Formats: sequence, C-alpha cells, structure tokens
Amino acid sequence: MDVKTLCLSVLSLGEASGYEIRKHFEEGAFRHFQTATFGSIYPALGKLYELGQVSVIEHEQDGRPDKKVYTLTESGRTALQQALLRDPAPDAMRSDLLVQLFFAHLLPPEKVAALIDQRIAEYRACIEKMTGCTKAPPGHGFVQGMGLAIYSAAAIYLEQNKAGLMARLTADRPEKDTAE
Amino acid sequence: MDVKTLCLSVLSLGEASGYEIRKHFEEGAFRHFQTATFGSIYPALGKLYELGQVSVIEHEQDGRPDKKVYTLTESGRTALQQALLRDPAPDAMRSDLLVQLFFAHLLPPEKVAALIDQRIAEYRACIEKMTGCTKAPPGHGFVQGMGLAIYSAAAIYLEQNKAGLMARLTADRPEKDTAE
DNA sequence: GGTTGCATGTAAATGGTTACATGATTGT
DNA sequence: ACAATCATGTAACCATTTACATGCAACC
Repeated sequence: MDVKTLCLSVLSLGEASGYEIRKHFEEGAFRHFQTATFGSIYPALGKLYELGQVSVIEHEQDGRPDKKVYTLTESGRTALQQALLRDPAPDAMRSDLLVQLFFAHLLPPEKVAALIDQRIAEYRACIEKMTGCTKAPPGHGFVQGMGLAIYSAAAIYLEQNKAGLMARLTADRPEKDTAE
Repeated sequence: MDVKTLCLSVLSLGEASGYEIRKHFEEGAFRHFQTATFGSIYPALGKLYELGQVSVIEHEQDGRPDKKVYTLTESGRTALQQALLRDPAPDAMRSDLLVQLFFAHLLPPEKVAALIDQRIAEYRACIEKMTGCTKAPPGHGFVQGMGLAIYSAAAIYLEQNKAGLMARLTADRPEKDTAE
C-alpha cells in the first residue's frame, strides 16, 4: 500500500494539508500500522493532484508558506475504494527489540532488564493514549480495539515473563557480587 | 537493523549458506519480526566477507553452484555483540488489512467478513506452526512466547469482535434481499 | 534564548525488492 | 510433465528516509 493510497485514506476522513496528514501517521489513528513522512507525503500529494484524485485550495498565511488544503475528488474516492478491494499485502512487523531479546544471552542482564522495562512503559503509555477516541464508522473502533488487544497482550507477556527470563539468564553465571 | 547485522545474527546460531539464512526469515524463528530476501542477503554476505566478519568454505556440488558455507569470525562475533547493544529502532508494524478494516464501511460486508476469516485462519496456522520448537538459549523461548501471545490475542480479538462489527456494518442498510 | 509547532518542498543517498540468468534433482 | 527445492548472484528499478532550505510565532 503506497503513500498515495495512504493519503487518499486520510483525506477520506476530511480535507487536510500535507502537514496534517503526517500527523495521522505520527500521532493519529494510523500510527500503529502504517508509516509515512513528509518526504513521501508531499510528492504523493503532487502526483494525486496530477491524476485529478485530489483538489487543492491554497490558504494564504502570514509568515508561513501558503497552506495547501487537499480534498478528495470523486475520482479520488473511487480510486480509494478500488485500492481497498485489492488483496492486502501480508502484515509485516519489524522489531529490533525482539532480535536483541532473542540473543539475550549475549547481552548484559541489566541491559536486558532495561530493554524490557522500557518497552513495557512504552506499551503502557501507548495503551493509555489510545483509550477513548472518536470512532464513528464501525471500522475505526474495531481497528483501535485490535491495537489495544495486541499492545495489552504484549505488555502483559513482558510483565509476566521478565522475571523468568532474568532467572534463566543469571542461573549459569555465578552471582556477580561474589565471583568477580 | 540492516541485513548485514541480521546475517551475523543468524550465523551466530551456526554456520550457514545464504540460501539457508533466507529460510530463517521465510520460515524460521525470525520470520515474525524481520525480513530479508536473496537480493539483500547475498550482497550483505559479500560485504561481511570483505570486512572479515565471516569466513567461507566452498563445498563443491554436482549440478548446482558451489555451496558457500559462511561462519562467523571473532571479529564478526564482536560486531554482532556491539550491534545488539545499540538502541533498538522503534518497532514498526505495517498492515494493509487494518487499513481495509478501518474503512470497513467502504467495503462490501461480505468482503469484510472474508478478510477477517482469512486472517483468523492465518493466525491460527501460524500459532500451530510456532508451538514446539528448539529453544536452548533463554531468549529464543522468550521471543517465541511473545510472538505466540501476540498472535493469540489478535486471533481471539478477531474471533470475538467480528460479529459485532458485521452487525454495525449492516445495521443502517436495509437487508440486501428485500431492498434491492 | 532555546525548543516546539506550524508549513512546504527538493535532492541526494540509502536500501531493498523484483526480475533475470542458470540448471540439476526430487517429488507429485 | 510440472512444480518445488536446492543454489548463487547481478542489475535495474523503486520507494523511502534523511538532510537541507526557509522562517515566523508561541511557549517555557
């Protein structure tokens, strides 16, 4: 799913500027399962305009560059619907943390504990931010609930299994205090 | 985490050829949280060899190209350890399915149901394949358990909330049979 | 006085995927 | 027969990230 389609998706929620679109991927509802940054959003909007799938109104502003507010055209709405019908690419998760934990035995135990604690905190913060949001179309709430379910499961797993991992990591080695 | 580091990671589990390394990302323990394909693995192994982080033994073979079996050198092992100590990039999840479900109201309800059912089946198949595996170093089992926890939570969420979503999607529209 | 937020955009560099090229053997 | 598995590698192509370029206003 390319950035063009992603922009169409966000614009289907209402008109927006490139800057505002980015926020959906940075802080908004899309941040958990899609990524897009300025460098890809602005060119994508340009192409969508050439394709006639969005229209633009420029609002002049004082010290800043004009704000370009994009709106879906009928053609754009159709393009979005067609894109949504295509077979979805398989989900892809990329986690450096899990690589590190996979090789926990190659890291200092304190480092492992710190990594896990930090990630738990991140999940918890994320969960709190997510609870309670606008969710008018049924899909919005459904997807948010899914995110919540996954993050909660991840946080709980880390909380419940951290001690066990740490015990196994330090089991073979003599305690640092005495045997150094 | 680039493919070079990923190759070092796999090789730390034992010597392997490029072809065998790929399997770790396609079917093996890494497939849930990292991706790498031939086009990136072979060049990465070449670079690692130039850097002296892996050594190679070529095994001649009958009709096929020589099999090049790579082994970590001391320098490679050190490089891996250092890479594992670096701050992990934040996890990134990319899911086209969740975009589709976010806009469920723009899709035919049957399509939505099919997408969810298919994904449940995929999760269940994945979970079955995962259960029971070698997990000598503690990290291996920990990471696998985390994957299992997440996939289970996702599958259960979809199973438990599918009906609710479908009901909300068809609530407003009159039943197709009568009102078409 | 420094950081954050607003606001757009380009260009270079990175990195990876996809497709191609080759080809025997084994299983269905 | 046909597909899959084994086995390596290159090159064109693609997309995205990162850095650059610019600059005011508001907040701390």
